[in-house]
Order: sequence, then structure tokens, then C-alpha cells
Amino acid sequence: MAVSERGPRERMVFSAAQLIRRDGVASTGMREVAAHAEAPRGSLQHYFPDGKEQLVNEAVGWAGRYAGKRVARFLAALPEPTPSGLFAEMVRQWSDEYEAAGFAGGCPVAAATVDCAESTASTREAASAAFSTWNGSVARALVDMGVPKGRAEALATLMISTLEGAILVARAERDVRALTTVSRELGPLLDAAVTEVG
Amino acid sequence: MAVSERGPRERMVFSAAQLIRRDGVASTGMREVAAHAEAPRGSLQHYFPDGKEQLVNEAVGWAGRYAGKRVARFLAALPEPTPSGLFAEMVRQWSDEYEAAGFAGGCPVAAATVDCAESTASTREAASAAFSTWNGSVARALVDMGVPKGRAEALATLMISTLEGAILVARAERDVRALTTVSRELGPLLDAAVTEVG
DNA sequence: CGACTACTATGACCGCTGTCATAGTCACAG
DNA sequence: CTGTGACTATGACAGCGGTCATAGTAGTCG
Repeated sequence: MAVSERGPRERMVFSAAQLIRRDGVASTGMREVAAHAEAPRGSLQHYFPDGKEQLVNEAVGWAGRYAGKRVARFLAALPEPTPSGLFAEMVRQWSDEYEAAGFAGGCPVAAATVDCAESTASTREAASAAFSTWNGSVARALVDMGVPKGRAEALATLMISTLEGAILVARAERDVRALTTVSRELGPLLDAAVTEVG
Repeated sequence: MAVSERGPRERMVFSAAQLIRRDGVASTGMREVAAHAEAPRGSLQHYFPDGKEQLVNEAVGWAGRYAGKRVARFLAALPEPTPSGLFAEMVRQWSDEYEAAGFAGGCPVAAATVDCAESTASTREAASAAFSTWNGSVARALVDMGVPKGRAEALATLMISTLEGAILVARAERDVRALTTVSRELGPLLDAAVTEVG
């Protein structure tokens, strides 16, 4: 974790995302974020004058953009891109992390949704935007593989929903079983969407 | 919400589940639970001597058993039980609630996992047990429909993961789109598991 | 009656939270 | 030098969190 790179502001956003994904929004303190980012406490009110809400929203936005960009990298890593291959990569990112580093963290967007959907409108909107960004990336990738546009949007939603749920179950069970299972079971359905046209 | 029925202890567990699913574990106060259950504050330490942790764990356990029992009721409501029909009912429970009462609440087990998986071991175990109970119910139903046992377990995990994720996305977007989408897209795959054998 | 248990009722405590106020440092412009 | 902006550094504050201590009531058993 190259925390020392980049400016203190970005470090704090990044640290916030990390801590939120581990402990949830409510249990993550501002002081804790500053300490984790090795940033001065006073910088919090300087860079984030709207307080915790602003910091959390930026962390969620960052996570959404990160997930979107990952899709492109997954595609590049695949010898020949297929929907099931993409989904397997998306899932593998998580199972790899869990097996290598333990089940400490989940998805920060999910955490923000659970903790803030009803209490903090702006954060709910940030989470919605994050899912939308991510969904767009995945759908675009599917279209490039030959899936019709409307169907691609639907399958992207299915992939993201299933992945999010499997992350949740895996973390509760401290076992990657759910992740490997959904990857295996969903694969054929996804590939069928491209072959059925050709 | 027939809160006044049953004893105060059960009411508090029930109220805890309701508040947790709306605001998350960390943002739900003990005093708030007592007030919501119209129970005396002093009863908290009487019925739950191990404090919040115990109350949360019981709420999670209650939710798991509730979800398990719902499966049987869904089956009874179906003219002829099919995997896709069961999944559609499970999803519909949520989309109906969201359309009728708004997007205030998510799944309490998901909330407990997000907020406590890393911080509170016993709650993580309770969540794991809840998922296991639920998974068992769904898998058993699939077996009764003619799905081979091993496959039934896997499909149950897929159904639950997908549903949990779709709940999350729907709540963030304040739109049942994700729910209806996954129900439609996953249906054929689920039914294929029973017909492919016969 | 007394005793004992189940449950209720409050008040106090400490720790932590997000936020604000104030003052300080530092680099650089005029 | 003065000043001006960006950033840092603390201290204080009010509010709320879960928990403990203590005392009270109600009902029941012996």
C-alpha cells in the first residue's frame, strides 16, 4: 500500500475508503482516517470543509471509478475476452485478496449503502453513481464482446449484484466458497448471451 | 407492525432487526431499540446481560430463521414450484416492500456483516449461521423440485448472493430495477437445472 | 407475614465522535 | 520588511454511545 505517494488530500480519501470497507461508515472516525493517511488532523477541515459527509462521498466516488477502471485491466489480461472470463476475473480479484490477506474488507460502496442509504441522501446518491459507473464499464465491455446493448446492461447489473452479494456471504463465512460458486454457476449464462446471437 | 404482541424481550430483538436493517449496526443505539419496542430501558441489561453484542446477534439469528421460514411460504404460494418461481417470489418480497413502503431498509444480516465482520467475531458467526440457515432452506426446496443435491447447494448460494446484491443496488438507486433485472435474467438458468436431468 | 425472584426505573460515568475556534508555521509576492 | 494565502497544530466543546450501580416495584412462594 503505497500510502506515502500522492498528496495528503488524496491519501485521506484513499484511507477513508480502506477503513470504511473494513469497519463501515459509522465506525470509521475522522481522526482515524487522518492517522491512517499519516496526514495532519487539521487538514481534515481544510480539505473537507463539509466534514465527514464530503469525505465519505469522495471515498465512495473514488471506489466507483476504481472499479470501473479495473474492468479495462481485466479485459486486457484475458487472452480472448468472454463474459464469463470477465466475471471470473472480477470475482478472482476478491477471492485472491481474501486468500492472501484475510477477510478484513468488503466493498466500500456496499458499506456506504448499508450505513447511509436512509440517513444521508448525498451519500446514497454517491453510491448510486458509483454503481452506475461500474455498471457502465461492464456493460460496455459486454457490448464489445457482441452482447446486444439492452441485454448487456441487464447482465452487467446481474454480474455486479451477484458479486456484491457473494462478497458479503464470503466475508460472513470467512470462506471464498460463495465467490467461486457464483463464478462457476453464472459463467455459462453469461457466455450464452454472446453465442446465441452469432 | 404488531409490535405490541409477544413479550418485551422478543419485541426488542425484532425492533433491533428493524432498526439495524435501516441504519446499520453502529448507528443503532440501545436506547433507540428500547424506545422502538416500547420496552423499558432497564430491561435491556436484564434480558441482554452481554449488551449490544448479544442483542445484535439475536436479531441476526432471528432474521436468518425468518428468511428460512419464508421459503416454505413462497413454495406454498406457487401453483407449481419451479426454481425460477421461487427466486421470483424471494425477489418480489423486496420489490413489493420497496414500492409500497420506500427504500428505507435492507437486509439486517447484510448490515451486520458490513458493520461487524471484522470487529465482532460473534456477530460475524451469527451472520454466517443466518446465511447457512437460509441457504439450507433454499437448497432443500430445490432438491424437492428435482435438482441434484450438490447443484442445489450451489444454486441456493447463487440465488442468495444475487438477491443480496440486488437489494443493495436497488437501495442505492432507489429503484427496483436491479431486483426485477436479476429475477428475469437468472430465472432460465435456475429452471435449466431441473429440466436438464429429466 | 417475610423472602425471593423477575422485572423496571433512573442517574451517573467515561469514552469517543464530529465540529469549531484559535493560533501557529511556512513559502512566497510586493 | 510586510503581508497574504495555504496548510498545520491543538484545545475545547457539546452530544451521544454503551454500560454500570443502585433502587424501586410486583408477584409469588414458603
